[in-house]
Amino acid sequence: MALSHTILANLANNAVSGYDLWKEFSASSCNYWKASQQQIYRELTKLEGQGAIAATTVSQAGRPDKKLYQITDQGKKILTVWMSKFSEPTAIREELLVKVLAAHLVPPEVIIKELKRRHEIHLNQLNHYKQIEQEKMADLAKLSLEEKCKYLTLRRGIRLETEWVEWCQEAIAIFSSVNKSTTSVISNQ
Amino acid sequence: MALSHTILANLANNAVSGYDLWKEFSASSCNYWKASQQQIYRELTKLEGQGAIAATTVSQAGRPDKKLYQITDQGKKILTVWMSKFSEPTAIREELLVKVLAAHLVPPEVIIKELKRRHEIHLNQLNHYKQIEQEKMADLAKLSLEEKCKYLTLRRGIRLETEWVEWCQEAIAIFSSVNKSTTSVISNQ
DNA sequence: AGCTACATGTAACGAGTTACATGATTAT
DNA sequence: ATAATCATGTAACTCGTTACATGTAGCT
Repeated sequence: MALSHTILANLANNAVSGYDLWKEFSASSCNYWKASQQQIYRELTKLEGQGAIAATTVSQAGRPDKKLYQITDQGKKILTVWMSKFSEPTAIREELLVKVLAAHLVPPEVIIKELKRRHEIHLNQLNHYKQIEQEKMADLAKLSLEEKCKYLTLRRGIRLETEWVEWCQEAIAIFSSVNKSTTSVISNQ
Repeated sequence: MALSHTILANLANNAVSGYDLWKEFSASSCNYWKASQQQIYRELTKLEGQGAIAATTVSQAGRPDKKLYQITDQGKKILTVWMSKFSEPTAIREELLVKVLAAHLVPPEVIIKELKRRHEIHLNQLNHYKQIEQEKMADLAKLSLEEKCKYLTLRRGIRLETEWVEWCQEAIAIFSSVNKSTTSVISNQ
């Protein structure tokens, strides 16, 4: 449902190709939606069929042709109508939490190893976001409205990663203090 | 992929029915996985076919029969092997962030209304989690390992909802200070 | 010669959603 | 009466993932 709207939101200002969209959604600074290249092309075909977007094929020197998509008036209407409706919070489906929930079945080292790896991943992502914040969004008052919108999604990313980093530390501390003999199953590794 | 493991994790200690699992995954205190009743029944059938779980039909006075599922040795192995592998962070797909990203297209009231509603939702969820924490997990040192695992998933929920509440406030403040004339599209409502 | 980036697509499958279907008991 | 809870299921559909397919240009 919402991938189509995410694409429309990205087309609101610039005409872009499927490839451009894929780059945007794959960028490590994209913290609002994730989609694969295949999904994007499928969705673009669908949106074009619905008349929400229109394509122009552009020939390029020394590169394959590309289809530049533009949002239509109908597409803009679809987007703004959707924006005025309520969204429910995303359903949580987090493998790491399932593993922590069942961590009593394995020796603490198994889950600690995983938690340390995730701690590093989230710390790196956090530093990446903070760098973007400092480089491009240091002075909030000077940002245009569009840039303020982008800034807010970045702020959400920063908050999310901060929480992951702190939670991983909290979890590692708890599992580190567990007496190994209390785990109910011996490692199967 | 991971719904099956989430079910196995829940079966690790108790024999439960599909209905019980649905209640668990639908409970407002479940902050690790979400699944519909239909998905659960489908997954249980599959897991039984694979020999990871085994069913016993139980007759009940004045109620429909129910199938109690138990994890098998093979199921335990599937679960612990999965637990020793790495999990990537969940892909972010958050409608509210897409709306905020495109918020410059609509009058600020539209997005502020949505943000206020979400603020309330997350505040309620946060208070619910905090209540559980105080009632059941006040003394961390006294908890069993299993309870500590559950406690950690609750802590993640508390952190997540805290961030949402604070971020909503931050976003509302920014959109409230926006001069209405700077929005590029007039409301279509 | 081999790798990465650019650029678009088909096909099959797995995961998640929505609608429909059945039927008993308990509470209002 | 009628709604909620208990309890399990089928069918159709959409969304997301993985594998496969094709071809050019530029860099090392």
